[in-house]
Amino acid sequence: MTYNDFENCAVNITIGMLAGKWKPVILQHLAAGELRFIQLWRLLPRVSKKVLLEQLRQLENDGLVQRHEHIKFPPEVGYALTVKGESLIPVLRQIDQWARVNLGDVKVMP
Amino acid sequence: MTYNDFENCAVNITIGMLAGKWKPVILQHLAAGELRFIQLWRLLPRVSKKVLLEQLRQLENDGLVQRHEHIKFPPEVGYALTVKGESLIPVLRQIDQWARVNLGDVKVMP
DNA sequence: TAACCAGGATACGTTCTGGTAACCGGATGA
DNA sequence: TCATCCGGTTACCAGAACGTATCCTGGTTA
Repeated sequence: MTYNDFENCAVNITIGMLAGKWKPVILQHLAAGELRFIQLWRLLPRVSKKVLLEQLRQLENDGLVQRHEHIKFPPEVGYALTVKGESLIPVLRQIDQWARVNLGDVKVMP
Repeated sequence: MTYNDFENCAVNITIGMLAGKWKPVILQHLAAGELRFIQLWRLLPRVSKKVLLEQLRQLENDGLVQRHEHIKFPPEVGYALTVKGESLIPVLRQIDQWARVNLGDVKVMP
């Protein structure tokens, strides 16, 4: 087992999938169920549409989130966790538990 | 519970502590015991001293790693996990487990 | 007619991250 | 005398990440 290569380090790859500034927050919101783009955007008032979109696209490319486009007007697009994305939630929850114990006064998962 | 703020999201903070390109690899190596700087550097042949040092300093600032300086010549400095750092290893291991199941053909923790 | 809606695209600028290369101190061995 | 050792610093640079502002579509509403 050599993980002297960061590219082949499974932990590194996974962390990389979560390392976007808003990704953990997005995943935790979607854990409660599908949300439309505009809903997510309103929940995260300090992120621009462009950045939110970038984060969602990356999560989509990594197979954690899926996009549902409903042909309507005005447009309506839902984002939801994939099975893979849902399987990551317990991991996030463990990270949250760790933080609860080891970090100071920080807000945590519900 | 509002984690609409990425700064207050425990998961985000923790991911941020792990998000350096070489940090998971470093932590996993140190999980086996203290290593001297040069040993670590030789294990990670593709990283420069400068970058390795940056990663170690950040891990140190986050309280995951501690530096032991032995006054000698040539210099001798050891890096080891702190208690907090060790407590993170099971979390990394769970991330690794997740990756083993959900990612393709990727090298994993020992 | 004009403003507005949701979801996005685009241009542009700044900051952060990682990378290279050269250098240092001062004991030791050839 | 000179290179070598280890841990570290410095200057400099490229690219990624993140941010702001503006624009678009094409139905609906005022």
